[in-house]
Amino acid sequence: MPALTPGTLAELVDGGQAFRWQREPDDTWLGIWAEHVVRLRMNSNGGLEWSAPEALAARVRTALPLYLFGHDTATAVDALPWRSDTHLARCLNAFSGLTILRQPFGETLLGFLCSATKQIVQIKQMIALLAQRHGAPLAGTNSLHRLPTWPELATASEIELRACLLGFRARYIHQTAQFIAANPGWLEATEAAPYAEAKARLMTLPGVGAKVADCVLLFGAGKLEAFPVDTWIIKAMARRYALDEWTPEQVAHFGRMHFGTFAGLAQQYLFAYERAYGKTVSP
DNA sequence: TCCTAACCTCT
DNA sequence: GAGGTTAGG
Repeated sequence: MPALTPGTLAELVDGGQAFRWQREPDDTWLGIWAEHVVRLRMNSNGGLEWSAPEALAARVRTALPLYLFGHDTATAVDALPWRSDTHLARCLNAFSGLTILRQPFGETLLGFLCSATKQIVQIKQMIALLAQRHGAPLAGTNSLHRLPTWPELATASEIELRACLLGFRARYIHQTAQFIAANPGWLEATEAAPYAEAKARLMTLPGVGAKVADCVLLFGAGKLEAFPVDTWIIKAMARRYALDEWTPEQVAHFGRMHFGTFAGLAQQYLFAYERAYGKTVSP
């Protein structure tokens, strides 16, 4: 697996793409997706080492490379306009090796339905409670749980969901779970659909606007053309591309035009750079 | 089109 | 007191 710096590894698993990774006291990362549990560590050569509970190790061995490095990032990065865009080149250099995770679709939808007006730590707390209270325990672990599937979520009341600190998001998740339960195959067909159609389908769900839909498709369906526009990207594009006063919709259009087929990958680098270095820079 | 409320925890 | 948004007036 590719060499990463500890900082880029942290950005990859805990930079807002996924919400089920935690840094352990020994500086390893413990992560859960679907029924997989893994511990990641950087060795002294900058290589990535992993371990998993014995009962899960065989499946993790196959699933981990697809989850972390399922995209041909080198090809995608080379296709970005870094030769003519000095800010993009700076971001690519600062987070070399950063990529887009390939997460389970349903879990990604759940995570980003929790994300509205929340910071990463708070989203992780909601997701942890949903797993602990509504997800099945994972064999061979010390009381770790998988996330509930959408059919499982459909059996929870809105009151129970609200108890997981979801606030107004509880209603969105409850209604989405009811819809998915009533429409078998809808989620799978949405994941398989082309980008524009998949986005339109997702946006019919309560609590899913353009930004959430783009995050779900980028991080949970491998659609690298999706270009989510959140407050960080609004700030980054205003500062670095002089797009002050542009609406999110206009910024999204610019992003797709300027960065092209792999706009979502560019977005992740811009996002990481702005979070790391943009806080104290004058506008 | 624009503005506000929706919830609840942590800063 | 506002936080990586959405829906409805």
